[in-house]
Amino acid sequence: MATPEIKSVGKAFALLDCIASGEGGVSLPSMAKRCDLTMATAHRLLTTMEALGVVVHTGPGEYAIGTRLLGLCREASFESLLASAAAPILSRLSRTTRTTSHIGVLDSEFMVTYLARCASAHAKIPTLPGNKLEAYCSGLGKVLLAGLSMPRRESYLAEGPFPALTSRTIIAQEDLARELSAVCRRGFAFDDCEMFEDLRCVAVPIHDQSGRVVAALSASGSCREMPKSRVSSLAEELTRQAETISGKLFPRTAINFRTSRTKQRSAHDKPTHQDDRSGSPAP
Amino acid sequence: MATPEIKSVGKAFALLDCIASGEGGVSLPSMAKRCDLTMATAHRLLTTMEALGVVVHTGPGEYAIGTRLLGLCREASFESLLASAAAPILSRLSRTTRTTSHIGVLDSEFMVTYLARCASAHAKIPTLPGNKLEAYCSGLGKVLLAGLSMPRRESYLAEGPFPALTSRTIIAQEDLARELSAVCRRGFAFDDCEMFEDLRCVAVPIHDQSGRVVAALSASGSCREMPKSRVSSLAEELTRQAETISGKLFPRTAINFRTSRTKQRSAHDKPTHQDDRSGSPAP
DNA sequence: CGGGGACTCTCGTATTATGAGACCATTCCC
DNA sequence: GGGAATGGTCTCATAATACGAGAGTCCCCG
Repeated sequence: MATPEIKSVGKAFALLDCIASGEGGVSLPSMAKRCDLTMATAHRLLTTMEALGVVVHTGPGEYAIGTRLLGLCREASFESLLASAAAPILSRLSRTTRTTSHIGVLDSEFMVTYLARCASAHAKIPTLPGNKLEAYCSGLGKVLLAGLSMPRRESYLAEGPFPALTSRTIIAQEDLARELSAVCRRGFAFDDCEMFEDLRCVAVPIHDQSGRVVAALSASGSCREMPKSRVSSLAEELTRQAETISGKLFPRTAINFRTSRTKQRSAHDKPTHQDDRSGSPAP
Repeated sequence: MATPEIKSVGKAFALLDCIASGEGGVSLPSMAKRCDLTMATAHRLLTTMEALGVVVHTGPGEYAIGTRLLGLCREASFESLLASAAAPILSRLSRTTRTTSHIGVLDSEFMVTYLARCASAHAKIPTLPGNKLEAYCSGLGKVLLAGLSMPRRESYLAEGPFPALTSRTIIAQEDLARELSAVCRRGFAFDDCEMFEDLRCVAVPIHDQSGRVVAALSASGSCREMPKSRVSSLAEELTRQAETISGKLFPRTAINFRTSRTKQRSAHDKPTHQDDRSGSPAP
């Protein structure tokens, strides 16, 4: 059983979340309330983190993220994290499914950036980490476009044009719009030789904790390796793996603070069994 | 006496530093050793942080900064931190010295970016947070240029030109070079109406924990308000305040882990770096 | 000048986090 | 294939940490 331990650390990050989000002011009492901590505890935690340089007390009712924390994130990026977290999964996926697998994200110009790949024996796609390709004609790209907010998706569609790279490339704006809606509904995309001849690809989204599409995972292969009959089972497997990745990057943990020592404060709690631990005998 | 408490948090950040710096590999045993922690403790801390999304275990011997931490830093920046941390100090400084005080940093193009200011009654300098001005002719700028590494300083000097803004502006490359060296030696800069007529300015560097100049603090006023006889005492006061700011942003804390329960393991380790700065006698 | 908000501190002790050591899974290398 | 090396996981009694309550300080605002 996954046992989240070291509660103080959890509390510390709860406070940091408060500071970073800054909602509702960041005074000690307000943060204590928001994190369900005692003022004493919140204060202890904050002064500790201040001494560590993690937090700066910039004035009454004002705390800010400190240089120590900034330094931790300076070299880190979501992209590189995703690449390294996904690497073992991509590798397993490629081995078991005998496909070439990719992870990619959309950049600010609607280009697909490939972050990691794991090729099966005879890979033909020349993707390298950092490479960028057009979004409209690949599995990854279609999944990522389908995950955009409606206004952004429309702005992409309006921009065009969508030159044909093969005879199957979707080039008409309205066809592409329809395709993206279908991808949304299905939960995965299928690229049937739209970018390269004889290259098919199934792709699924990777969501963050709020459900937004932050990346995509794909498996590709030649038409022979990937008959259409295989698509739906592959999509299922990919979805499973995408969820694994998502679970790694965005764990959904609800650590509970609250010790028995605490006075019951929320009155709506029914105090049925006032003392369930029936007076433990003092040693 | 500032009492750093909640040791687990300190240990957690020690581990995070290891991960972020990545030196010497980031396997559990190596980090435990580097942070002087038991494997059990390091493991507990790491799994806790993994459950929180602060850290991701990307593979054997590989840990990475997680999305939770990335999210904390997304909106934060050194500049805004500096601005808010310095605000109360600028305000006090302006009040007690009856000057206009500024904080600024150098951007990638060697321009001074003003981050915060606090004006005395009748301010004349039209600086606003975010404004940029040339570096060669202001107190802040000269301090910041003097704090550059020698190659970068020379590349700035080589670039030129340095148009005269007043009759006193230093416009010759070799004069400026000499001036910057002098600023380095003295530890502060004096701008004697080099940017605006009748505007003098004293500026001092703000250092990070490693001694690098990361920002500068200045006080300015008219020639009448700031006779040359005042310069050195003002520089002293500014230096004191700069150290206050630096201490707030880059606390030098040496929290000691190690409980008495621990077996003495490495006797040669003596990491108790005593505060070298004139220690105030403890009460 | 009094009230309130934000913060600080102390103290006894309940609760937490600890270290040692055993154990498991992979990988590497003869 | 065996066996060491590396990296990680788990349990348990208990030392020591971090806890909550409440009282106190400081400062601003009316």
